[in-house]
Amino acid sequence: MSPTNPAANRPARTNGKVTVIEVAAEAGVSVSAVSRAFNPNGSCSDKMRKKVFKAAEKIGYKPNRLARGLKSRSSLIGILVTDFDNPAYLAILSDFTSAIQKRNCHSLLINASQQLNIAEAVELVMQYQVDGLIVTSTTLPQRLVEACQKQNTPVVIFGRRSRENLATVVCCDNVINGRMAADLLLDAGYHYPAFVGGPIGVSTTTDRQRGFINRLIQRGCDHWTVCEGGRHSYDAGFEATCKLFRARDRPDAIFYADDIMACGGMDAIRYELGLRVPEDVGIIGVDDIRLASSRAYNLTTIRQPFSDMVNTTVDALFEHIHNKDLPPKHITMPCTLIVRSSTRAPGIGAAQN
Amino acid sequence: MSPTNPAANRPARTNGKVTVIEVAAEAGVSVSAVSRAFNPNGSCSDKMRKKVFKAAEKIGYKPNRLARGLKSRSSLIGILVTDFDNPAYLAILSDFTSAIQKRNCHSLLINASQQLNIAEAVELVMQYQVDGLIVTSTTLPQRLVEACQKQNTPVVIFGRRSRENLATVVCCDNVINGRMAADLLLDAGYHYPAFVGGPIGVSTTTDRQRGFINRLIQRGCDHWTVCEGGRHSYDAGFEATCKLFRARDRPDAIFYADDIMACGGMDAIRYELGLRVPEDVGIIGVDDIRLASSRAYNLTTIRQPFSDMVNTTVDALFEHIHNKDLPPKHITMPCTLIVRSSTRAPGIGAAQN
DNA sequence: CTGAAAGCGCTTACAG
DNA sequence: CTGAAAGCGCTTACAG
Repeated sequence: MSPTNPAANRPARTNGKVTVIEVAAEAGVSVSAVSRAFNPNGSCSDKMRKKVFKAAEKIGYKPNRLARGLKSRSSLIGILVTDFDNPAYLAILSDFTSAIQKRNCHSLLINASQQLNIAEAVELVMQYQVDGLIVTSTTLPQRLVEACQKQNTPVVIFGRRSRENLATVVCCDNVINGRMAADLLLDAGYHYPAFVGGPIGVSTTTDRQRGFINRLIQRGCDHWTVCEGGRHSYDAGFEATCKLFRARDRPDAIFYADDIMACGGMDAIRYELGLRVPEDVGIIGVDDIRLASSRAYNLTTIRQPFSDMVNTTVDALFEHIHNKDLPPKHITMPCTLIVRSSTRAPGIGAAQN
Repeated sequence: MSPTNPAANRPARTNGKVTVIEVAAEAGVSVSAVSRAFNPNGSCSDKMRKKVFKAAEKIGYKPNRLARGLKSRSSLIGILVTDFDNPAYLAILSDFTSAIQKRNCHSLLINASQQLNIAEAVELVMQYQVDGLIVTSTTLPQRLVEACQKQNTPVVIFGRRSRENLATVVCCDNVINGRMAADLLLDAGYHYPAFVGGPIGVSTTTDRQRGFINRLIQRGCDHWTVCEGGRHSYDAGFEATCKLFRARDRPDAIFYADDIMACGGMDAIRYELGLRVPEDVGIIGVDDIRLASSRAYNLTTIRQPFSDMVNTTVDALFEHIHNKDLPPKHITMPCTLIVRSSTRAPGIGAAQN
């Protein structure tokens, strides 16, 4: 009961919770020693560490990460998600959480798709003192990037280019992707290509459209049309496609801003419009989601290397966390054309005409 | 610079961080008052609250949730996920994060699908002092439920029944679901039904199988077969189906443990085996994922009311958080049969025979 | 309703 | 390498 021995008073006050103080008492060392033993780069002899671990084990000590985060890092990484429509994001989330956990950190998942605007979402995540922030499926206004930087919290944008250039970005070159799609369709002998976009104003859609249309024009194809899907969803693809075919100038090939829209579009073409894919209409998407390689769709697409992109994003984020002076950088990942049966074979198609 | 005024010393020590101390100084009140003003049920006059908020606003104060969590609640809810194969989980995650955020809490997403076993995952989440834990796509061994309860952390299991009965559970009656599937297939005139299961030993799969087979036998149908898919994935469904049709006794109807397996199975039947759905083979799944209602699959299925289940789960969890003495309960949600075109119409099918 | 003080459980300079 | 002490930013009895 002596007031100079805090451990002696513990049980009464803390309701049986086991803290560093109890471990220190059990091991007969100081509290600082316990802390250092649990910290990989705390200076601490092997002998001490062993002694502390043994005591901790014996009395069932588990560190409180909240308390640790108060002076040290929180080990929390914020993941901002605005798009829960695109099925690709399930695998992406799986990869992100997995990669973050491998680094002994954990994921605070913030859903900014509905009630929350992006500014509120960022503010919330900052209140948890996250060590870093990953922004997916959207970009971050410059003032928010700055707000994070002011609090010393690195930000990496995943899958979207940021015009302002001041945060680190990991994405693909979607202008090139659009160009690839244009080349493939023209090479296959299609003459009236259309583009179906996703959410308005998003860099991925804009870039893909730009690359696509520019290339068509460059190769002398003027009969193109464009239609806004508005969302990354099956229904959006389906409806945009119907709209496209209600117009006077019907397309004979469609480049969709992503695979799930392309699947919706393919279903519209086959089951709503009664046309054949790829004979009457050629279809190409972007992403190579799991469904794209299903036998039902077997979709020609441009594969984004999501798994690599996730690892690169997490690597970059942790580099920034460990070195706050690192300047932001833009990392562009290469995409691959995956030709399946939703487009005519280039040789054959070209020969037909 | 007087040492009796902590705020005066602040800037030098805290690198410009704005804390309750700065707000108190700015507002000319005590730190306790600031704390109470920011706490919805802190006793605090309107006038005081207004004064504090104004000062906080002025100097850009944002509460530190980690520090708050040290004495009070963390506002963190753990979400354990073991299954990232089933596309239904993207919408489920979206709903969970959204419902949790509506309660001014946030989601710590733990991926226990790979490196991490479920015990490690639970331990980690506890280190963050989560206010509650949601366990999806798996159940929790009794000793882990107890470990959480010992730390006063309520647990709700989503979508899986727990034999041991000691945690709150929100799920569907999958025995009934199996029975519904059996009735539908028999009523439609199929004679050789098969069941394709998901991961081994999981309650959902077991219950569905049990209800299905029991009902078949009860109605005098003895020619059934069973095949293990092993995972909730398209490929698992595809391969299990091929295996089923390589056997001597080919089925003429298949009940899949979930929709994504059913889609894989349907593709196998149509594109690999060259059979017609629903004429040659009838197919029924469970979940009613987005893809089930696509024109390509148009799958008959048993809809789980995921959105309601999520809300019920979060409601139950917060009830437990606010009332620690509430006994665990089992909440069973009703499922709905959605008849589409992957099964013959009951009347017609029955008439045929 | 308000304030002064102790405390949440850990980390981190600072000495030795 | 180790220990004593101050501190992280907030909350919560305890008085008034």
